[in-house]
Amino acid sequence: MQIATWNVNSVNARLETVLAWLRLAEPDVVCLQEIKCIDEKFPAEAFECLGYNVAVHGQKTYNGVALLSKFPIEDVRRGLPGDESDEQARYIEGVIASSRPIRVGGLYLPNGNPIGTDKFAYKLAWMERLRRHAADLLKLDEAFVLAGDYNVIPEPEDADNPTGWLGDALFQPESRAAWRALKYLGLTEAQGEVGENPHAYTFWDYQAGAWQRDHGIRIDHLFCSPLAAERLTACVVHRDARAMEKPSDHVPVVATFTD
DNA sequence: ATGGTAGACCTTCTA
Repeated sequence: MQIATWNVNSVNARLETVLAWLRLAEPDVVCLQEIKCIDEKFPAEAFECLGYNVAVHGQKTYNGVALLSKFPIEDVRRGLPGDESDEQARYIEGVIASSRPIRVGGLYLPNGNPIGTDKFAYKLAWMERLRRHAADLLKLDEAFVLAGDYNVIPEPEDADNPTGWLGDALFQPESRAAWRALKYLGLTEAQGEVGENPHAYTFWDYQAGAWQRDHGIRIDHLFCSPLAAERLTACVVHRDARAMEKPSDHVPVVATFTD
């Protein structure tokens, strides 16, 4: 069972790129972020043609997340619990009904820039809601994965030029502490646990030749519950996807679990 | 200190 996460930066602008990668990598489950469209404009048929079931939580212009799965998707939840007034589409969860079911939450954590604004406060509040939700899921004692664009650089080693990110919401002590608080619930980060370079970058800005200069950061992560971590056998960052035609600024990260 | 690029969409916002 291969579970991928990928911020595609508009699923419609990126459709041919995304389809080409899916044909190549053939993951069983994909968490997509920044689809940047409402549900009705999501190109579901194109993914169904590749054998995927689709669950979407879309939004006009910004954000938007989706789940693709070669197995049925059950018990779908749209939106992160904890704030009924939150209208941003950044979380979708479902149970993947394979031979050994696994719950998958796909998330697009708020960027939070610039710091000192309501956007940064929203980021931290969202992270606390995510921590609480993960704590609730742990009580169910089941295999689950929380995968997505966390918009957090956990450690200096996760950036080519960490000092350049000191004033950025992605590298603030508060952001990093909230990320660790999530981890310290007892979750295992897939990358680095099973062979992959633990600090391999997952994002390179479109600007200033960041990709050509390898000015990357590691901000896309998969957190595993204890029962999922027991089944984890591999985690691969698909760096090559950044060199594709019309690339996203993020690349897919794929974790493999025993069936 | 600034600008560089990309996407949605209508003019500026987000990243």
